[in-house]
Amino acid sequence: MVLRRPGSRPPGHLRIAHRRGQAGRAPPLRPRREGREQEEGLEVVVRRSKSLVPTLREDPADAEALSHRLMLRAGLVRQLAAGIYVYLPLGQRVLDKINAILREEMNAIGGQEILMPVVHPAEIWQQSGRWEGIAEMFKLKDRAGRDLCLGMTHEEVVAWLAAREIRSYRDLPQVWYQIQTKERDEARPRSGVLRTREFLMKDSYTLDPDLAALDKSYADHERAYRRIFDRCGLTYYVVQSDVGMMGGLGSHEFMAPSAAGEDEVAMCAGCGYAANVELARGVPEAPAFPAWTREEVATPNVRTIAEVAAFLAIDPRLTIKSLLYVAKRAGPVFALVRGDHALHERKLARALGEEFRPAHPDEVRAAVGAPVGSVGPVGARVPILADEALKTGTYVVGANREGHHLRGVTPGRDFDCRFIDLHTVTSGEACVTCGKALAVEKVIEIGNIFKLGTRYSVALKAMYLDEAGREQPIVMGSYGIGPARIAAAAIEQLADADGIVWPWSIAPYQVYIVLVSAKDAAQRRAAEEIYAECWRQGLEAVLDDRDERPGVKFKDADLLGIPVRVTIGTSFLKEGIVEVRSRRTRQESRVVKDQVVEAIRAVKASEAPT
RNA sequence: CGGGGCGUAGCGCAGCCUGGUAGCGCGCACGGUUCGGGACCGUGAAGUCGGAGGUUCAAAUCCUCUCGCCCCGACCA
Repeated sequence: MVLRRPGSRPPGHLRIAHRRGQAGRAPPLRPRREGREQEEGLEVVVRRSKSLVPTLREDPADAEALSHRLMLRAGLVRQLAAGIYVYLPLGQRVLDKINAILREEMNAIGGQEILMPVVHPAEIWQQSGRWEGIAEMFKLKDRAGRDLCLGMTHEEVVAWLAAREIRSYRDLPQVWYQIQTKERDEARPRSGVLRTREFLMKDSYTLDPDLAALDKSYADHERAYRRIFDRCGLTYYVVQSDVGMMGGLGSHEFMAPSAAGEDEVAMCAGCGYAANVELARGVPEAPAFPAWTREEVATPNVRTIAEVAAFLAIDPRLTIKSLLYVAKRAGPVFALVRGDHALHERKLARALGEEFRPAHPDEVRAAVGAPVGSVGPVGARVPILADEALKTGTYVVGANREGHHLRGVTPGRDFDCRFIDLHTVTSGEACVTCGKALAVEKVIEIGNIFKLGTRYSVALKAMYLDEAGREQPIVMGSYGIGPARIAAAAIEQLADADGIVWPWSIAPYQVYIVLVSAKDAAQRRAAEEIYAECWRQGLEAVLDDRDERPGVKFKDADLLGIPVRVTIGTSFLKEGIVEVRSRRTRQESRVVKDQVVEAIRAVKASEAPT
């Protein structure tokens, strides 16, 4: 991987990138030759007339999400296949900016950058128990028939490395990180770079002697992540998240609110409670319960909750949805939620502690003797899990007899069940902690932090000797950030009707110089001077020197979202004035040429500090 | 994996129902007029109509299979 650190280089000092670690044949470092060759290199990179910045006038047909459309239109990326993208020069620069921030903040908490392979031997995944059962893993064989896979994450490699290199408590703690490509054969890539099969990830791993030390490493990461996302100009929440079927001791996700998000979080404005909906609990408002006595009612041709409620002329909240699932080991089990609620399958999975699937219609009939539309918990001879919201009240449930329902059923009295949280929280439910109304929002997961514990260290024998000379498993944590998701989330959150609005910190360049008439010698000279001066002053500038009409350049400048636009046109010819304009606020100042850098700095100062 | 949609020039699309010489806009090349918010006129280049098989005198169009892409859902250690 070529590590290019974006930074400010004056003209003539751009673009020397060295490949690391070329097996003893690294070219000798020598002073760079000044002059023509590098001037040309500079021109290729930052002049629109020579650059690969293929902007599109129209929205691409295949792009739905705002960030996807804009990343294509602004010439940041191109799609090679489903969920597989090429990053063009501008997109690559944005990633470089984000990665530079990631490195700074990871280094600040003691992180040591390493680079682990994309191709892994099967053995380490077999040892951790993850070789089988992950549908998203790309697997392959080498020419000798050995099993390999493409790394979807690197816990195994870290544990393998730790097993070899960490021996004593004196070697701990360690924080290792990399910025590396991950490969996951996603069931459904979508929304541009938000969910892809190949993507860059900053993943870090902490090695600690015990849980108390892990807590500190975890807190360090949370602090670093907050700084990273703050610097990238994002709005985000830190929420509790599900540790998943893999176990683990706790985890949080960093979530950027956006309509393009795939996840949902529940937030409480009152006490700050915030959790992924796969975990979030809420107290729904209870309906007024009629004084029913228990009786069977005929409900011919009535199957769904909506039909039941309509047929009996009652509030759907007075019904119970009875869902039969088949657990791998435990077999059939009923899950009950209130009629207006949705069951959250992750919650059920946690309660069951194993995999499950919805029962087939014939299995439903076999278990309770009635078709799907008429099933209910009363008299059913299968274990019953009921949502907590059903602890009180009397309801209408299926009678386990075709075309009939039971009215006046009280969970706990009329059937035995275990009450647990099963329903998907919705906006307006009361916070379990403080009682205020919860808000549910769509979010993009931009980072997560995860207390792993000793699962991988035990499996791969990553042990150390403690002060007493006893062998102990290393306690691990793992922490991820998706740079492309940061870029997409920034676009989603900040773009306006005219295009992208980059935060200063991750913009591919900071200054977009519009040379209104490329044929006018005086304008051109002035634009060139301003451009060179920007680079001398540490401002990364693009010069739009194309022979295009001004409108085309202005439209492109807006679309690309570079924070400051400098226009050299007729005002310069007439009055020696150039215009310096903020992309975000659209405020423009008219200054003489020598004050341009100062005016640009004023725009920067008005942006969010990074 | 279930459901829906779409593959025709670089991009966006029409043509398909009702088979008969492949079109429009943008972009691109050349010439001219323009030149502060995606100009105009003229000329021109560019398409295995996703692929394979079939029906037919004749297939972009009808049939079968197949590949790819998008959207919704499921899944996401």
